[in-house]
Amino acid sequence: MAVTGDDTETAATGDMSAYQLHTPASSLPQGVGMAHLHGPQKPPEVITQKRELRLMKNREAAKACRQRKKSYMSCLEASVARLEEENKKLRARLQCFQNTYSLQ
DNA sequence: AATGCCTCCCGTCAGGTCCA
DNA sequence: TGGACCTGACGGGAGGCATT
Repeated sequence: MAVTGDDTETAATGDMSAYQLHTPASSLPQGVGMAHLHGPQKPPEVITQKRELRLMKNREAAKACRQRKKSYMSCLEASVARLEEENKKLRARLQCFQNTYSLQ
């Protein structure tokens, strides 16, 4: 399992926070932005807090999801390698049998 | 050094699934 | 049925490498 654990903070995190994390409510954030159209009015700071919490959770979920996928792919690749090796051995063995019995 | 291409990683969005 | 969670898709930044 050669999973590189380099999930440290990178430059991207800082960039994105400046770019989209503080998007004004007028830019229609998913779900939360529309919610106040139907329900009781909530102060903007509550909406922003909710949005930021949701983004943070989703950020972590995405990280975990990618890590799981990476591990899964590694396992899959290991299986492929093992099966290819096994196949090679079986073919060699078959060839050996064929040689043995065709000579008689 | 400048440029283009590729790969990796990230954050976000949208849509699906699950569960109380 | 609404909220929480999961994940594919998308766009963008960063680093490495070859070419000019």
